[in-house]
Amino acid sequence: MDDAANALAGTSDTIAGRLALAIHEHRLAPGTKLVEDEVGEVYGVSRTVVRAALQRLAHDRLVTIHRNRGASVSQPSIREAREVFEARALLEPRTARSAVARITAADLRRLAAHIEDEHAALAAGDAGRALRLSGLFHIEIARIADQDTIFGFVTQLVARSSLIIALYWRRRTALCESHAHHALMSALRDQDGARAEEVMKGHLLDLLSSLDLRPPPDGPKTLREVLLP
Amino acid sequence: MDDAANALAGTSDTIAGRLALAIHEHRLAPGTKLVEDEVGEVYGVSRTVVRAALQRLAHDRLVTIHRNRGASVSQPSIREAREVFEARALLEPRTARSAVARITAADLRRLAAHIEDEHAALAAGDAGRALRLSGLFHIEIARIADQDTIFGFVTQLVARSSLIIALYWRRRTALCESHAHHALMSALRDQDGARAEEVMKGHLLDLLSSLDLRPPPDGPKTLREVLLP
DNA sequence: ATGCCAAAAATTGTATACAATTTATCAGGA
DNA sequence: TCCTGATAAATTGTATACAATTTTTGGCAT
Repeated sequence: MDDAANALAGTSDTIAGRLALAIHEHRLAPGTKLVEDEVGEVYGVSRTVVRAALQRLAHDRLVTIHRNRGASVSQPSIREAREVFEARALLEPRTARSAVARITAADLRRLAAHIEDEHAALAAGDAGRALRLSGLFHIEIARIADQDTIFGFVTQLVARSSLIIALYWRRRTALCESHAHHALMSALRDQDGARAEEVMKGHLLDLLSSLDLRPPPDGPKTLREVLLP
Repeated sequence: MDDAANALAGTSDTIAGRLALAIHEHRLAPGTKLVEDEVGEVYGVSRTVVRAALQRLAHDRLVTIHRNRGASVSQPSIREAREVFEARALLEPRTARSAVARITAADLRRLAAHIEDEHAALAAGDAGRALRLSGLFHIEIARIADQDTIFGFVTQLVARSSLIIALYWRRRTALCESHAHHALMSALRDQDGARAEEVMKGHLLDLLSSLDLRPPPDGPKTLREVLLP
């Protein structure tokens, strides 16, 4: 596993990881300004280390930095939203198929536990945690496929998807995706690569089509925001 | 176009970009230690900005940072080399097909000029420049496809490929790839998406198979290098 | 010579200081 | 009231200082 991806997945052992976790769980909303001094005070570190964390997150597109203007949680455009899911649809189905060839009993147990946790979080009404776990499920499959490079891409795309969902997921389609994850599990358990690939592709298309990509996301934008970037 | 990718492509308007350019052109060999003070003195800036540049390049895998040990130009493993080209084979053929749908006359002119430059560099014996131009050709096609997300991935992969070639390209297969680039051009000009996709896939497989991935890359490694990471 | 340990040098990690730039505030005039 | 512009406050960009860590050096015993 990949240190670059760890922070994206939201490990809480680094500033970037903690910020990523907060973004994943939708505690930090898209657009939120991230002032270096404030973040530094919260975590008890100097601007130096906060800056490094923000630049890292910016490189992964979770945060947007404008020169001399500071950082804020990214607000993916409609176009970007579409692209991210298109890229996922290109990478993840094939990755799921690759995972079949390498998956172990331990992996299957971990995935099952994962789905359990997801259910538990949903039952407890903790949508933020459920969403993050749902993303981790995809990341876990990419990890099993054992291709670091593509694993890194998928991790980044899943992280960005969390932001996209925060912005564009209006109609709360019930049952979310637990069904798809179950179907994926079963294909993996049966070592059925073709089915895993197909299920994953369908799942991602479902996700994309459950987004409300038409209207401008939200709120009254500043004129500056509209004209400058 | 993408600011993240610009530095990888080697624009010389930033420290990261200059370092990336040097890596692309094989002036900085894999394994070269990059001491913050030295780099800073060369470019006339303080460690602060050098650090940021190194972290940026590390995130793109052109540079490897070990905590408290500093940064050096990455030495992709054999496995990583294979993965990078596999990822490219997954992304770029489809990208070439997408490019067909959007390509303009101006794009075709630019690509043609690009191939010209490549030839000129080769004729002048400037292999470093030729190599970089060859990479830029692929990046240009991804740019034409007009999918920022995938464009970013391809840019990163091409940059890493440059390192891989530096390490593993022993047998100097003549004519390199100019032929493939010509074939690609002609498919694009004819608006033949299927052919573009096929040519690209073949081209990448050729590249991979022209690498000498068997033996340990080079030189007497320190015991520490072998055991610690 | 060779191996080992302590001291010195070099290098990175983090905090702070100051300069440059942007953003907010507010007085004055149309 | 609403604009305008100057001034002050806030914030980022960069350099420097110091602490923590690693690497090198040089004796000293084997």
